Amino acid sequence: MKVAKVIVDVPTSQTNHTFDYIIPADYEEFAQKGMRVSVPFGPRKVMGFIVDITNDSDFDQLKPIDQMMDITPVLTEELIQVGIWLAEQTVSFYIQAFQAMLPQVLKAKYKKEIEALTDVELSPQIQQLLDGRAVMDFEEFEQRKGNYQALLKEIKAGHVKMNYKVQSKETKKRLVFIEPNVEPYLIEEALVDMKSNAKKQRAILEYFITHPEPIEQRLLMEKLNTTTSTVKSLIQKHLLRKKEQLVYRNPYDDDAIQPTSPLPLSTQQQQAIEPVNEAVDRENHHVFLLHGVTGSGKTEVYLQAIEKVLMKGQEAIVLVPEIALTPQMVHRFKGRFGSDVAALHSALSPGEKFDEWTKIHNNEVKVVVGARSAIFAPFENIGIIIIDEEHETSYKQDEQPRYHAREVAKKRAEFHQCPVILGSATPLLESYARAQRGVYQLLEMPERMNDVPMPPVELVDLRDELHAGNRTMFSRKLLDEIRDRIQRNEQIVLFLNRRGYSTFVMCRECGDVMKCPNCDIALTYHKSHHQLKCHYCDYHIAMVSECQACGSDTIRYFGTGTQKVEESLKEVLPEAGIIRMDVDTTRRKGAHEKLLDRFGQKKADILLGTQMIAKGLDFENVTLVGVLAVDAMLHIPDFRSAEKTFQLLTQVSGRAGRHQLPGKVIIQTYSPEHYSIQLASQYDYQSFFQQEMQTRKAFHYPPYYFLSLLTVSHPNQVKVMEVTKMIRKLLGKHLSDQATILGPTPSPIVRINNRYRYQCMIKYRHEPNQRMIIRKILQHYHEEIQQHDLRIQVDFEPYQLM
DNA sequence: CCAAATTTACTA
DNA sequence: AGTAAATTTGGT
Repeated sequence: MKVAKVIVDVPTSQTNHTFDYIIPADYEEFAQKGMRVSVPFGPRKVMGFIVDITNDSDFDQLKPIDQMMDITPVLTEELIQVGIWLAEQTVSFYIQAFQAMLPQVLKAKYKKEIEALTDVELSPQIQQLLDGRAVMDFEEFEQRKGNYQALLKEIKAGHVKMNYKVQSKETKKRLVFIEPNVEPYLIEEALVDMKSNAKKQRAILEYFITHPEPIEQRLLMEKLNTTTSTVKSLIQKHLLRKKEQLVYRNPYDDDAIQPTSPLPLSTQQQQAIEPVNEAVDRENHHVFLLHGVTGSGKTEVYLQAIEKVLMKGQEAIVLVPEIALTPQMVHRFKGRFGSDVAALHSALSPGEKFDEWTKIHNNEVKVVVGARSAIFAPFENIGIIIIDEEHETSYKQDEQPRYHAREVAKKRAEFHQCPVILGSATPLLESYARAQRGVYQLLEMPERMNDVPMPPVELVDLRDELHAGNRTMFSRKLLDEIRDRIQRNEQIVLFLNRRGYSTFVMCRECGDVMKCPNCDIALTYHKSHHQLKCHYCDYHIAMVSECQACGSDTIRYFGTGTQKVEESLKEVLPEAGIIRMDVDTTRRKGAHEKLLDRFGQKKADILLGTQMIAKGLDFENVTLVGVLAVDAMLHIPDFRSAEKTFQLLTQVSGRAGRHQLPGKVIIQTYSPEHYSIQLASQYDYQSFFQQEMQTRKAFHYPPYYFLSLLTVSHPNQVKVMEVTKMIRKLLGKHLSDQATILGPTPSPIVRINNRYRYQCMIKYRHEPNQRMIIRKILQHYHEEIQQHDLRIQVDFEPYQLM
């Protein structure tokens, strides 16, 4: 007898273990680890993953697997192990880890239906409700206000039964082709017999006489300007027939991509790639930190390292931050490796994601370029893993399982015995520190390609502007330079750092700030809909004209939004053409690219935007980059704020003067003396690293200490404080003396969606038992979590301290 | 004393 | 999570 060990799709701590099921004799041959199954679980059926197959079980009342949901495993044995490891590392449930590794559409969909077993003895009200049908969706039954008690009685009496169904959501895209169903001469005969008023039908038949090969129905209709019904009637006459073909949804126009060939490497690129190639050859799972300034040609190094891996018959994973994963980026890889590339990112529809995943699953591609979750690409012979812009926060998932793609990459690289490259112009402090200690191997590329120097950075002290009576958000210097570029027909990128800023609404009479009733945060004014919105829940109201507290009409907006900047820019520079890029103007699909295209075609002088324009922009005509105010980011209560500011400024500066024309960067700030701004303006990563390390050491922050963040939330503030206090006590009792526990402190946003939030932070260097202790604490509160709406969130090495 | 509401136990 | 069984509640 074969027994499958199954992780079921029920995310609770009581079911976070395998359940044994008999593999029915018919399935015994082909049931494998990593397949999805539907299994009976209590009175219903649920989806599950087979994680192991054994010959017997300690349990003696086994039920058989209901159904296999896959014909080939969706998880490799390696990925099953990675999933188990991931769940343990992040204190998540196994099922959550497995779900996170697969495309959305492979999640189960559950359906209940009622089936009448007899049509006589049913109670009148049920009979009437079923309307003579033998089966009905339970959802429909509820919609029709069916009596559940009466239904239960019928089920007990055995007249009706409830069917539980597990379905997979995946779909395949099919194209419908039309082709002749008979010999050509028969079509000609039919044409003769065809009534003369059937013009459209005639046209179609005539078409097939000259073009007997199959044609896509959509195309045929387009060509002959007809509709499906005409085609249908010809099919009914058996003259034509339908043929369906499975195709991949293709979000990229592959034909439009220009193939490229390897470029000659510069000396520094050569020096960087050599140790990587050696690691590929020797199958070493070394981690390389490629520290290369913007424009040093990191991508070419990646491309050629991958080429080597492909020649060995192995596969490559390339991770790119979500915002940098533009079509241009994908084109670069497709240009070099053609149809060997799959791309996975959030702009794809669920169906498109599934198709890209299927290509990997079917071994039809060798390279995957994608955002965070692409680290789980089901390759079986990985030769290299590359993480570009490794310092980016988007590599950390901010929901369960809270994993960091870098850690998964290292885990997989160890299994596959292959190198990992972490690439960045501004490596995360943790990474650079590891490189210095020799944990990672450091590869430096300090020079830009073609000797283009980094553009000079000028700091403008906004306090001086204020003293000089300039109350606008543009310094005189910046305006001069902008005018100069417009006159020379060159382009400008203006960057507004939104983080930390918001456009809140305040009454000037009584100082009342409009707040969200559910969350402890000010409402943000959105001009496009003339609404006040909460960024943490979906609360929104129409903009008010009077103060809610005192009734005065002296309501004013504070803060700086891109819309407001655009307006005042238009006032000072009426002649300038401006393209604004923010959440509002880029919401529609493809809008992002369209705006950038327009800017690239010089249809505007100024590109004004938020975070999203800091990455990957490369326009040869941009010679001036302005940062309007960087201070908000500096003052975010986060120990990484200096580092984030440094990264951002370096990133933004790299957008100017990338080609022939020399560039310039102007940074407006109220604190020009701050070291992260000073050192960023000098492009001095080394000094920044040294200085920031001292701060981190002094305040016991990473990389000197590890952090873990526990956030407790509940509708009742007293309850939250009590629980958090208790958790702190428990942690203090069980963790070692070296660990520091901070808290309970209210989270930066104390209330979200009517839930109060308090947190505890653990700073430690070595706590091997930490996860076990936290698991025990979670177990201790298990009951309250399940029944009393208590939530305890655990985040190891958090990126967001919110 | 019964039925409804709430809590608890369990899924192989 | 979702269900059935067990226990408490609360109204007569």
